[in-house]
Amino acid sequence: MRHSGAMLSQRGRYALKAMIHLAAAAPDSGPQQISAIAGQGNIPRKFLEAILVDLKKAGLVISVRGQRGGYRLARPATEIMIGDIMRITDGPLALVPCVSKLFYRRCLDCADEATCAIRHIMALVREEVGTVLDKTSLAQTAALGLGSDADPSADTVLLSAS
Amino acid sequence: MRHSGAMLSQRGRYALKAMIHLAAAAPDSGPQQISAIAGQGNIPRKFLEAILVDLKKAGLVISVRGQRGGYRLARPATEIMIGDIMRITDGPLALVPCVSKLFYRRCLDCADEATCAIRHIMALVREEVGTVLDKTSLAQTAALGLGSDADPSADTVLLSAS
DNA sequence: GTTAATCCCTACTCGATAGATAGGAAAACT
DNA sequence: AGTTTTCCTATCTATCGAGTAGGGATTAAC
Repeated sequence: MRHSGAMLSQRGRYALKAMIHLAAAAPDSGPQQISAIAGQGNIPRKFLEAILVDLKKAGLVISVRGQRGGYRLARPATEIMIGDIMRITDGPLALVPCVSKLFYRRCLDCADEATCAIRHIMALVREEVGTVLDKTSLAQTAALGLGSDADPSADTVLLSAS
Repeated sequence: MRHSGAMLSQRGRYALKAMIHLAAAAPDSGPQQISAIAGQGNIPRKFLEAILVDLKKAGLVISVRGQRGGYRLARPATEIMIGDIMRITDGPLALVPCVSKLFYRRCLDCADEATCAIRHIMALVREEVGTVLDKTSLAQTAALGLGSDADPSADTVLLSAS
């Protein structure tokens, strides 16, 4: 009965918002300032600062210091996957560490991984989550917020009502 | 950089272990006792007690009190889905409450759900997770732990290496 | 070179929750 | 009655997420 809800942390939500903001900015405009991002996204400024530092350390964004500084994407938005962002803020996509591809760790009390039923099914889940989050780019995601979801340029992902 | 890992709680892991244990028990054998389940699964006894009570309140298991009492499944293992179990212990499957089918709640700061890019992609994830967890039965899962994964009786789910 | 705007780093608070434990009450069988 | 089991209530502790605070470092502009 423990329905605390949301497994996407507030951190993660803010990070996605910020990245979408950066992706939506005109390509020739300069770096976007923290205050601007925070203001538009209803994000506590100081908190966002810390998140952006993490994204920078991970190589997803580039910072420009000094007057008129700010942040911009390190790569084109078509080459940044949503999974990349979420891993920074929320850790591995896998529900159990023993099926994580990038952060593998044994489960403490697991006698034999090969015969662990939990591991088997969680691997399936991990697989499916990965096919969405690691194959959907930031560009595709940002385009989703434009009202009409009829953007045929994205061939990988098909929308489905929920 | 927050990789605490596992989004499947310990509670959830214990619940799955216990349910698999119950599913694996001989159908004519009596109810399984907490101590037996706890012993075989390396689960703290008192903790497991609380979990089983939750599973009972949710109608997944039936308890028998008194001497030679214990627990048994409320329905055949083929009719209990893994998602049913995980929702009891870990809450909604969705990563954000606004795409949860059974526990829908608005996101606090969401201006317009129709144009929320985060919501769109999280709905896709929710969809994929659901197709695994709500279509894989406890019986199928328990059969996975038998070493050979060649069980053609389960037609819904195909195994894939990870 | 001074200024002003920005990024960056360290530390801290507060509240919630996961995990676990303890003791006993209620029920059912012998 | 007595034993064995589930069941209920309360409690504890450590960790973590979320957010705050303040100042130091860096650089563009003037």
